[in-house]
Amino acid sequence: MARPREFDTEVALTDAMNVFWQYGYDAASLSVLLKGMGLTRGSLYKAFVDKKSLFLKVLKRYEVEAVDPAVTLLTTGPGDGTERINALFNSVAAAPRSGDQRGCLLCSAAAGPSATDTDISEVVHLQLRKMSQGFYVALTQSKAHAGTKDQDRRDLAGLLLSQYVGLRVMVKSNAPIEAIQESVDAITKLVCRQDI
Amino acid sequence: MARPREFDTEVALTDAMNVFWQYGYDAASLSVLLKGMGLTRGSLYKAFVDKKSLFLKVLKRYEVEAVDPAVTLLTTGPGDGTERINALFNSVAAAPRSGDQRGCLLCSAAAGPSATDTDISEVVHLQLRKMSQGFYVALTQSKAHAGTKDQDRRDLAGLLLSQYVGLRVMVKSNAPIEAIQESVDAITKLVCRQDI
DNA sequence: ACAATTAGGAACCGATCAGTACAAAACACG
DNA sequence: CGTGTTTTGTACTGATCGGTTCCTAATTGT
Repeated sequence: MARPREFDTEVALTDAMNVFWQYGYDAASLSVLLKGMGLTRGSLYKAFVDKKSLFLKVLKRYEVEAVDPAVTLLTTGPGDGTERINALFNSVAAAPRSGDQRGCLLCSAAAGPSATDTDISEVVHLQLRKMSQGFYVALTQSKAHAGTKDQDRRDLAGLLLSQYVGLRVMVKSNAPIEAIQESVDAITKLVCRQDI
Repeated sequence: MARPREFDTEVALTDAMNVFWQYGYDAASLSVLLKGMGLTRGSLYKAFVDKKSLFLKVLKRYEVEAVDPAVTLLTTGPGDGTERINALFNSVAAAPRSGDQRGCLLCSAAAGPSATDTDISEVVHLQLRKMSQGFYVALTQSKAHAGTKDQDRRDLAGLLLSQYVGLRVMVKSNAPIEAIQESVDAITKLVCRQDI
């Protein structure tokens, strides 16, 4: 029994995600957010409270749109666990080749000034942990690692996570593609081995 | 033939480095820099031109005080190349245990908004490359890896670099110590193997 | 002692930041 | 048709940003 909203909050949230993804939390100013989301200050504050709340909602959105698919690929994707891990890292190396240098919203949030905010870093680490467990499951479902000690698989999953973070940070920082590819090649060799 | 400077620019530069190290480039505002360096606006701008120039000088300072020692440890440190690599990664894991969550100035600069500045990212990647070559030399001087193909050692050095970046980003983002330690443990196991 | 030169310090600059206040506009319901 | 309720758009807020101006203080060479 009042004036209806003129925009779709889900669409606006996706737009906001893309802005934050490109700029990072701090560098994404209100004005660039408003332009990217196609709405005005009044509407944004009415619908999303404030910038930080918006970002937290965006992080949830990112989880659904980026983290969960990656974890799904790792845990129930096609082929052996090893192949899935390779597929994920190859996609990381492929992104900058096709002009996508945004890196990972999570990883940037983890590295930037926003990391000092406990609310934000809490969500970030929750999602990073999700990734780590995805790696762990993939390793467990890999012929090459199924027989290894459980702790070894856990440690290796941790390595893969920090490797993932490091790579995406380097992508965002415009590192030379060869440097990225070297790491991915090494990961491929590493993850195909039976015994670590 | 004029009034002499009342402060030591080298000391001031070190102070500035510590401020940038803690806050990152963007979050280190002029006022916090001035307080941390113990001087006033006039002095800072007279001696260091502007914020970005100061940061570039700080990056050079960081290279001397942090990067070069790490590379020296890797290339001419005690023990086998393998042990040196382990020593470096153990020191990364040790930092947050003793309350140092600053991470790596380079890695933060690479991940943050300052990465979009080409002058800054150029210097950053130069130093990261230095680190990578340090890893490569250490691998070459390692009994376990001396016999491997040169390209394999290069790739592994790339992996160690992105691993290093990822770990230090995670440290700065206040990741649980166990997650850090897992990765370091995995690196230890990995780097002690002969054949990758 | 004095002129030349530079450092120091504070006031000030326009720009931009996130966030707010409020009036006009648009709809739902009676 | 109103009337009540919510959205929308804009003007505005105070704070802070990096940077500049300019005057004074301090030191040197002569």
